[in-house]
Amino acid sequence: MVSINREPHLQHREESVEKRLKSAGLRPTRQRVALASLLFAHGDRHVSAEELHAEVEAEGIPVSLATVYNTLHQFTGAGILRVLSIEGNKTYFDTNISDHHHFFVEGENTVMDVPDSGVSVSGLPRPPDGMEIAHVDIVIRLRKNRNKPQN
Amino acid sequence: MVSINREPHLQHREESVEKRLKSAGLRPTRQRVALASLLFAHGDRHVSAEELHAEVEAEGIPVSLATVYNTLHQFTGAGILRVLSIEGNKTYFDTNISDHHHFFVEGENTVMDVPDSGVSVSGLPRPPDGMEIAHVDIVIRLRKNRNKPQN
DNA sequence: CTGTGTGCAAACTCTTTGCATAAGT
DNA sequence: ACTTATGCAAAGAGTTTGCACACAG
Repeated sequence: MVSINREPHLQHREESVEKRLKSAGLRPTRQRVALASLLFAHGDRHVSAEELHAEVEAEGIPVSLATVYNTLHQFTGAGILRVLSIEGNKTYFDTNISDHHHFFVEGENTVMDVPDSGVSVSGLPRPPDGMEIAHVDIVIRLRKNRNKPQN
Repeated sequence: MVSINREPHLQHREESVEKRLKSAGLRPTRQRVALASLLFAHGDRHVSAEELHAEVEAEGIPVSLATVYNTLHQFTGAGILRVLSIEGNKTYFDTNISDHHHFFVEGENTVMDVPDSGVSVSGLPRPPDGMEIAHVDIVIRLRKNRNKPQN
């Protein structure tokens, strides 16, 4: 592959990304490396397929939208990405796999991570027979204060 | 309006439904009454627009799908219905407005109410400035037990 | 009557799919 | 070389919208 990277530090990043993809059983193609770099370089992110597609194109790496969708689902299947449980007809992916929770701003329909989770849930019911709990998602829905200052 | 109801108890149900709609500021049209009856008669429900449309048609009341969508959103705006916070490209509505939580079965993509909530959350973070917590949604994601019997 | 609600069909957004071509090992 | 991934364009779901007609008050 021809060297497309302009910035040396990208080299390192992409090398480790390649390893990560390989250990997930995914061939480190140019597209997948580019997408994974964007996803995992800047810390935790919430992205839609369209947003990620725009970003990767902006870097000058042509990737079709269909490939972005495919790739995001492959990453999800490989366990290095997660689908956000929020309403709306758009699918958002979360690069943070660990247990953590989200703010959802009503109206704006934006998602933010809950800073750190001292958050804990108690009194969880037993799951129905034959089922086990895979994960507990907590979404804290926020609305703009109605002219009441925070005390 | 011609009497469409075959069963007397439906009469009562629909009368109270009419009041409910009026107090929500919605004119109790035939379609809205039919939809509200289906939604609120059988206890708590999780429905998509398509499902509700199928049900109302099955009762012999012709309602267009567009009207079902409009009506569901009107009900939501009026506060007698809620949108479920779950992933997926389909919108589900919940007739249970009060605080309660959900099981989500992975793979099947079905939603169930958590029986009763002894569930409580602690350690909630302060919302960002200018924001207040509107609601906390908890989704307990379930997966089928991998051949391990429940102990 | 007057204004609001409804139906229909078309438009729109997001997402998936099929198949020929390209790239990775 | 052989296999898997990608791109494209088309199809598919779910949802919204515009406008003429119908209905409730």
